[in-house]
This record gives sequence, structure tokens and C-alpha cells, in this order.
Amino acid sequence: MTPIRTRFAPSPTGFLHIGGARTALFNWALTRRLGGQFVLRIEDTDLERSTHESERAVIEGLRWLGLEWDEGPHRQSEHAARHGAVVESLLASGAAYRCVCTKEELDARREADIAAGGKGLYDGRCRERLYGPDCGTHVVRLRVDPNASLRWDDLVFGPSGQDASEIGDGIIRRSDGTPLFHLAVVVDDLDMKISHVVRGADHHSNTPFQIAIHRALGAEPPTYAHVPLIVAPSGRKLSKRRDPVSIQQFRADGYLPEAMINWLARLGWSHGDQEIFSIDEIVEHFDLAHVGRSGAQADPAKLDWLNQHYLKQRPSETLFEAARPFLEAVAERPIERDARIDRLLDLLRERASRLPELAERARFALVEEISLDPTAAKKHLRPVALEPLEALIPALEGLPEWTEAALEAAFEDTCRALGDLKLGKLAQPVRVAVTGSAASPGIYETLYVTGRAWALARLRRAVEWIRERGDA
RNA sequence: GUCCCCAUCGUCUAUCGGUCAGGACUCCAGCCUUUCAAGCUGGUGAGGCGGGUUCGAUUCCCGCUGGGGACGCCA
Repeated sequence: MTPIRTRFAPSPTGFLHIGGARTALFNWALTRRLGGQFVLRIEDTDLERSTHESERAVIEGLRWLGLEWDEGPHRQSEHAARHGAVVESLLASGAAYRCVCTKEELDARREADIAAGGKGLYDGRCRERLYGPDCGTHVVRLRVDPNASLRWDDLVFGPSGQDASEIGDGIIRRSDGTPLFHLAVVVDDLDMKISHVVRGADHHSNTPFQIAIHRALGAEPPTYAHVPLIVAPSGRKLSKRRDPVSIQQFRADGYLPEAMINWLARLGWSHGDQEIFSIDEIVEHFDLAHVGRSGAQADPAKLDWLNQHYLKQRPSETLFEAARPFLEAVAERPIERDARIDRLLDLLRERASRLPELAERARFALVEEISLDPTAAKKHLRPVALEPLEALIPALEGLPEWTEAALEAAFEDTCRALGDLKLGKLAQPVRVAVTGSAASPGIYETLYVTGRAWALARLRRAVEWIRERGDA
């Protein structure tokens, strides 16, 4: 079996969005499993809207996700001469013809046709006129045999396509001489020997025309697989404005690439009941036959769950690397990895689903000045907590070493000394005093990662705070 | 308007004629517990409608409805 060749062909007119990322993932996974080459091709035919910035964003996004390509990035614009030559040859062979109808005329005739019950396709007015190169402003249309059957067996949708009479003679070259997307795609796929075209289902209806171009070129179309679109939580089409779609935005929001990959993989594809997939497992099992045919809504809650799952999975070292920028944003200073930070991350990784949330929960151990949550303070920093706190402080001051085990022993001793005080009666006031919040990791762990100096200072401050407030 | 496609819990999905229609996320409850989580256990919750085919349809066929996509000198 000859190795397959696939491609991901984004247009650099925005950022890499989740639909594109998933298409890239499917192409990549298919290629890796079957063995072959995965080509990256930037479809910048539309010079007006293409920018280097978004091209870079697409590339960075793919790299971040770990979807490495074997060839490219090619730029479609670099093949302009080749596209032009192909159009000329099509013209020479009579497979294409020049059309001098203006946009206005076309619009008017289309409307009239629809009003008369027609399909609104190009009426073929210039089809037999055989205009030469000197006919003035013109476009080039493909002469599509109306009796042709433009069908293919889609690897996802099965038998697909329609009769040529439904599509009409499409344009393949603009009046300014530049090629259209359909022509460029076909020529590039041919030149790059792409064997499998895996792309969004929004191209499903475009495929017949592209097959017609292939045939005009005397070439066999590649194998096609169209993957259903990802739709917004609203159920509608993804909107770049309203919906969170940009990969870099997800990255900035603290999602891990492996979580994104897993989430995207399961949007439309399944492997029995399995939900958790490492990237290697996706490569091992990915199969177009198990890609569904209906659109899928991107569910942020599922992503959060997956993200926490991978947060819990990560080795300390890479967890720190991923969390670092977020921790530094909270601390407003550089953070180096050490045993205390590792412990902090271990405690927080099961309490947060995203990195910004994790960093925020780490605040008490990262910055010296904390603020008390009013509700928590009012509930737990009351006069009744005074005695326990004042008993605990010297016990902590006298600890030979600041370890979780030592802290636990100190708490137990203190409770015992206070007549078997319930641990909660001591732990909650301490928690609020030290973290400012009523919610934090276990109290010994919390104190350990806070450090002795900060912890004691906050405990003393809490005592003063209670005294000043009295019984209020 | 024309053409194409899709249709299982709120969401992502399993099922390739016979299942109490399974799993996951979410939500709810209980357990655990120094708080919050995590974890464990349990629960709510689905085959759009109408016809066929069949001994038997979620599954196959047709229609309807609903949704999406494409009809561009965008990609």
C-alpha cells in the first residue's frame, strides 16, 4: 500500500480556530496511523484578506497542539504561475472558456431565473462564443458537461455528489487574472500528490465542482472525507465574535494542549466508550469510519473536566512549566520551581480546572499581602477563635521544623490542650487567617506551603483583627 | 428559492434488526471530611413526527418537521 498524503490547508484570514484545529488533528492522526506525509499548505489565494500575522498564529497554534507537519508550509500564492498555466491549458483544450458577463448582468439574470422558477445557475451565455484573449475584461469558466455525474464515495458521508446540471459552469479565474480557490486547490492537491482530502463539511457541496476540474485536467480526484462542522453552544454556526474559538485564546485561558486535543478528538469521533485519549492513543485508534455525520456542539464544561484530568496527570516539572506564567501573573514576580512550589501545585491541581484558577488559588502562598474575604472572616474570625489561635501561635513558633507532620502534631497538641477542641474549630479560623478564604487545601499543607514567616504574621494579625472588632 | 447533508439523555457519543438503549460531561443526592476540592456510590435524563418493510425497529425505506451547509470574480 502506498503511503497516504494528506494536507491541512487553512486560509490565513483569522486565527486558528477549533474547527480548523480539529480538521488538522484528524488529518494528522490519520496520516500518523497509516504512515504517510502530512502537508501544511497556507491558502492565501485571497491576498486581500490574508495576513502574515494570522499565518503565524495558525502555525503557532498547530505547534502548540503538537500537530507537526512533514512538509511545508507551502503557500498557495507561490504557485500562481502554475495555476495560470493550468488555466491556459484548459482554455487551449476547450475545457474552459472566457466569459465577459459582468457581475451586474449576472446578478440580474440570476434573479430573473430564480423568479421564473429556475435554479439561478450561470446561463451559459458565453459558453459557445469562444472569446479570445483580447475580448477585454473577462473571467474564465470551466465548461462543465451538464450530463456528467459528479459523485464520489466520501469516507465519512458515504455516497455523495450530484449531477453536473445542478452546479453550472463555475469560474476558475478572476477578471484580474488570479485563480480561484477551487482551481488552486485542485491543482495544488494534484501537484502535491495529495491522496486523501480530509476537510470541513462546508466543502461537501463544493466537491462536485472540484471533481469536475480534476476531470477536465484528466486526473483522478483524491479520496475525500468531510468532517461535520463544530457548532456553537447556542446550536448555531460558530461565530468568531461571540464564541470562544481561537486556539490561542484557549491557551491564554489556561487550557493544556493535551486537553484540547482530547476534547477536539471526541468532538465527532469516537472509539467505543473511551473518553480519555492520549495523543498516542488517538493515533493508534483514529479511524474515519467512526467519525459521525452530524454537527457537534463544543461543550466547554467537558473541556474543563478534561483539563483538570490532565492537570492531575502532568509530571510536576511540566505542570510547573505550564503554570508558571499564570503563577507569575498573580505573584507579579518571577517564580522558580522548588519543593514548596511543587507541593503547592500538587495540592491545587485537583482543585482547579484551569491554570488561571489554579494560580488564583495559589495566591496566599505567592504574595505576602492577602486580603480577607469579608464573609469568611465574619464567620470564622470571631472572639471564640481567639483562645485557640493564641494557643496555636506559640506552638507553631516553637516547631523545630516547618513540616506537614510537625504541623499536624502541633494542631493535635493544641486541640488536646484546649480540652479536646474539635479540629474544625481551630482549623477554620487558621485557614481564614492564613489564606483569607474559607476554602483551601488541608490546613497542614496550607501552612506548609505558606511558609512559617508569613503564616505566623497572618495569625498574629488575625488575633489583632478579632480584638479590634470585638464581638461585632 | 435551488441543491446537498444531518437527526439517540441539556451536551459529546455507543449501538452496525432482538440491549432493562450503554458510557462520559453537566446537574442533584449520599458517603468521605478540618474547609474547598478530589474520590467513591446512587439518581434525574434520549431514539422529533407519521407511514411502511419485518416475527421484531433507534437501527432499513419513504414523507414531514426541525437543524446545518452550499449556491461569490471568499476560502
